[in-house]
Amino acid sequence: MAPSFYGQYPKFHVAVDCIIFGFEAGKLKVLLQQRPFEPRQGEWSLMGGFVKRNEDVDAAAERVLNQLTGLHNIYMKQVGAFGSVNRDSGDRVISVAYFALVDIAKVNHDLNHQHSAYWEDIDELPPLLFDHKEMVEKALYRLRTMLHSRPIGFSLLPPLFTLSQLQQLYEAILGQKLDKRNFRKRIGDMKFVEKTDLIDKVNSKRGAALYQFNKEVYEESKLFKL
Amino acid sequence: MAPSFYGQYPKFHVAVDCIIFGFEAGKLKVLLQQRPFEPRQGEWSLMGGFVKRNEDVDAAAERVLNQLTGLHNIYMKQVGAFGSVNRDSGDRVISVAYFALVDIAKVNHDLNHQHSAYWEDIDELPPLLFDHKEMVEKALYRLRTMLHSRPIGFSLLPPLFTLSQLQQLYEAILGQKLDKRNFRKRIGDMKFVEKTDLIDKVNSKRGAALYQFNKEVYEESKLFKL
DNA sequence: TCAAAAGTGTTAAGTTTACACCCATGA
DNA sequence: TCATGGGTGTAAACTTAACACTTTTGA
Repeated sequence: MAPSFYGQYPKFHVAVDCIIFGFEAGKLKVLLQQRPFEPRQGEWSLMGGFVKRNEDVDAAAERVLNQLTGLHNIYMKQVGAFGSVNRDSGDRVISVAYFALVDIAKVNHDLNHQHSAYWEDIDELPPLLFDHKEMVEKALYRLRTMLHSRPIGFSLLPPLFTLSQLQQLYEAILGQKLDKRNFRKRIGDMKFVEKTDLIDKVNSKRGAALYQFNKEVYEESKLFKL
Repeated sequence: MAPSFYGQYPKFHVAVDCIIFGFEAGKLKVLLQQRPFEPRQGEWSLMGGFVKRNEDVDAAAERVLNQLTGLHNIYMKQVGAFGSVNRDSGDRVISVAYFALVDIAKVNHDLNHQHSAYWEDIDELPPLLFDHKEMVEKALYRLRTMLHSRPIGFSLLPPLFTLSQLQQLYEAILGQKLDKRNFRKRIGDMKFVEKTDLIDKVNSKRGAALYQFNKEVYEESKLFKL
């Protein structure tokens, strides 16, 4: 049997869908777009796109993320494949979902607007197209789980942040309040969260120390636990 | 734009590959087959198959598992999609990997032999086709992680088992020795691991109490932690 | 002067780990 | 009778959780 043996089997459209998380004003947000084409044009959906012929599926996800945000080299993880026969009412499409963590301040707002994309609060999502709600839920679950064992939250923050911002971020992702002193104690144990001598005076009168995430120090220590 | 708008985009072969775990003689095993067709016929690989036109991807995985083992209603979870352009040397194929946990005693050995499939020790796997090693590693990682929060190990055991067997199973999956008294203390806290009045005399002279997993009790308590 | 966010330690409760001997039986 | 696997409890180390007040400063 030659390679063409595969030829007897059916082929499918394969798409990627991106769950793009951001953090703003103490809230975890997802970037949603109004679907630009039929069927179900105008409904809220994740940003997606079809995989190209000579493109890795991972690369397709990066391309779609870039098209909508202008960003490169973003933290992305696959959530999984969604392959029910009737999940897309247009035609059979198997979709692979990815989630991305971005610093909202760095995204290109013009691109967002060109794609009718807006940041929506994770707690107040509108009804979503097809199985996109399920994708978001699975992505959020993965994000929460990983947050306990990997320092991924920093991808959602600007390079410099206060401990209060960091705590708010954790609270927003985990959906629960955390004790301030216990939180700071644990962050204090993480050598890769470095205090700078800069002070943020925007969010408080007194001023708060600005911290930064040091990836190199993390790679060495690999010590993490929240 | 009509549904046929999708038509301009390329289509791909989509396959499923199954990482079928079993437990025998104190070892965690994976069911591997010698690939039955070209290219690379005869190489060790996971059991896989192409998704059919009107078949959910999950259903394809169940079908493939059933073809090889004769089993239905088996614990299966998706591991993820593998979509590199050149992952399959035959043609472009996007594959979705699933892992399954089976009771080796229940699998149909004739079917295994018909497919040239054999149980291989997880610690002594031969070189595998394409990216199948990566699939197995990811599946094992998921299995290990889930083992800490869900009572999935029981799917690998017969309905009645001794605590020593259960401990060996956990040790085999986690790849580390566990303390016997601490292990039994923790299992003792799980109301859904029920002691029966049956005694196993096969594995020891003295005889060991046989236990069973009670799914209903678990569903109520949802209490688990190893 | 006061409202608002920053910053800081201690103690009790709970969890995890380490550890060693006797028991019952079949060969 | 002895080799084999079955079965059992306690104490120390560590981790987590609960908790409240003082500081700084801009409005």
